Amino acid sequence: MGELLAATIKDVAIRARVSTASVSRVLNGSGAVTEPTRQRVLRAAQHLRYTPHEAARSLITRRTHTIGVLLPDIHGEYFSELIRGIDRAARLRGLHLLVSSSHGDADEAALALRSMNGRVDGVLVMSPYLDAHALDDALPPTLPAVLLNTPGDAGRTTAFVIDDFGGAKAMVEHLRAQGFQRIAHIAGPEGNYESAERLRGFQAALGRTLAAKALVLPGNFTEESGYLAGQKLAAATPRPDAVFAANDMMAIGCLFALRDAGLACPADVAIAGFDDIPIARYISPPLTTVRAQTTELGRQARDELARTIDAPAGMKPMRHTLGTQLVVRESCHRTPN
Amino acid sequence: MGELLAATIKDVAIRARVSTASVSRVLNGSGAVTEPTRQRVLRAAQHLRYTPHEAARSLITRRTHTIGVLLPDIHGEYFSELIRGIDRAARLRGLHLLVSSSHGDADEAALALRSMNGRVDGVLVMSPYLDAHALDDALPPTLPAVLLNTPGDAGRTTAFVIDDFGGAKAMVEHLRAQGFQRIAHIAGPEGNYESAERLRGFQAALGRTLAAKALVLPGNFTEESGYLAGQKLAAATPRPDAVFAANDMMAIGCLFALRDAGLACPADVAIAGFDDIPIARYISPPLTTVRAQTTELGRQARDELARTIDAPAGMKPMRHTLGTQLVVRESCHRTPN
DNA sequence: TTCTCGCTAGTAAACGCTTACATGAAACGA
DNA sequence: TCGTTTCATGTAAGCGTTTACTAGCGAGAA
Repeated sequence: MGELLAATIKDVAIRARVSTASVSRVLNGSGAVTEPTRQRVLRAAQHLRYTPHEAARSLITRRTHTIGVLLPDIHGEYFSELIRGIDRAARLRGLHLLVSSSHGDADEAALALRSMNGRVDGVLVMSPYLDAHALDDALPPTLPAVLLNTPGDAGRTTAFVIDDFGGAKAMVEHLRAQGFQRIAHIAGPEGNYESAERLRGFQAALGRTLAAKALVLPGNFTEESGYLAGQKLAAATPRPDAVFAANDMMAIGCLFALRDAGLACPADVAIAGFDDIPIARYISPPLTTVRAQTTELGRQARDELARTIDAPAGMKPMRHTLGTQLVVRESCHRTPN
Repeated sequence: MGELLAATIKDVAIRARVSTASVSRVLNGSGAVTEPTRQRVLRAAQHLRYTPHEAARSLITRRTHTIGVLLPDIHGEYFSELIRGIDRAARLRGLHLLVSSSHGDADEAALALRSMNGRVDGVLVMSPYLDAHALDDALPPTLPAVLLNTPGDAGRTTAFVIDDFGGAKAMVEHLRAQGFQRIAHIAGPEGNYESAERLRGFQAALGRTLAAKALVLPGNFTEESGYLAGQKLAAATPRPDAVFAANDMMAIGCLFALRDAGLACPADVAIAGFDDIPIARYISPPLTTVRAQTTELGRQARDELARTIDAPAGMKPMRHTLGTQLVVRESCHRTPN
């Protein structure tokens, strides 16, 4: 015992009285070996509890069987959904995931990206704060990449984005069709691509004149910011009859603020969110929201990345947009009055 | 352009007219270099958009700055909570996470573990289906590891576990103290360590005679299984006046089943869960549950792993148990009748 | 018997990097 | 002037694999 270092292929070779080449051949099933040799190698490997050193192996095979995933702050369920989508597809092909999250600024993201070089076959980058060109600069030149929900047109790389604009627009149009007159918006953080698109959708649905006088409150995607906004809305005059929050957590925060202010939802104020996180179904009243097919987004992006990795150079960068779906629940039911 | 291969340290050396050693010294800030050399190297590296190949580097430095995380197939939020705890601590030290999830059986887990060898500095293993000894067999001998919520005593490796038994017992004792008489249990999946411990806690709180006649329904930690159990409970005679589910999702499923059967919670039947997932707070009525400090568990395990990695050999394996906390919300309020 | 063919197994180079050690030039003291 | 020290730089080994190439050997054909 007391082995300080892990066994290497060399140790196995010595113990089995063969060359390292033969050990490699046996273990990888490549090349021909006679049965007795095979047995000796297998026994030796087992006895030494030999496990190949993957870094060394990938150095020469140029395959890591790993994909990197660069995420903004892993907050809430949204990301576990996404990761799950990616992971499920990945494990089907025996791939690993190297995850790096919470990148506040471009430099951090670039650093993380560089440190993935040589450890992954490709990367999936979700960066609602960086545009495609900034990313192109940060990306190691030969590393295959696919972008998720990234602003701007595709630079060097293919991107998959959720149709935030369309989803928001559809939601607000639905609210108007229901007869709501004064619709307010709780926006997401500044400089965030998704926030901006959702706000744009909100405004587009209202039309120029209405949008100009519509109430838009600041927020940052957290429940707290939604609560704050809700307090302001409760006090506003004239009070809005509906609120469209840029994400579900803010919608929920707003809901609580209104309730605490003695207002009923949807009777006094209707509320709608965006994302369709699991909680949306369970809260009372169940939340009307826009379903972004997050899992599907992860899956498609991963598949595309796999293709990019396999195809040496071909593939022109494309920008794919995934549609959204209106999920109408009680929080927006029109009550007869 | 048209560079098919990424630039290597050699390319940089040639372009800067120095040796690879000097390039390495400049880029790592190790060893002394004269300013002109430094500048030449930096310029060359930038021009070639050189990014070091991390696999090659870690092959010789024997550090990957990455920890592996092996997870079972986790549903819902529990997963993201845990990852968040690990990730937050990891990022602080500039570490990456190599994640591998969804392992149904021991062989799959062992395979995943082996393929992490040489790519991580240590692993965090969460495997409620495997005991510590089975894991010892699967683990590459020299790979530092820390176990999470694993059954059995510590083998070669340190383990962190949630006090499932204590938490369940405390919850059921609380229910009895509230005056509930007929308490039923919805159990987790067979062969799962946490399920078993929670059931054991339930029985311990009831005492031998009561436990013998208590209603225990099967479940598998999903909302659906909770719903099914809830339907059975609604039809049972005599109907229980309280239900303790082995996790929150089943508690929620049960809640819906009871509601659909026309029963009110907590007036007709009180309900309690385990885990304190975010939804528990938001559901109506808010769910009484046991808070397992999942994030804290992840954090502590990661810190311990860091220590194990740094300390070459010392450290005797220990088993740490993290306490739980009763979270009493409306779903268990005793109603005057 | 000898030549050739077909296999198995070994040798050694290569992957991209770090680093111990060697080298040689400049600087300094005597 | 010549040793001696100092310091920047280069040389080359080595990390643990895979794999092209080579060598050797036994069998079958002539």
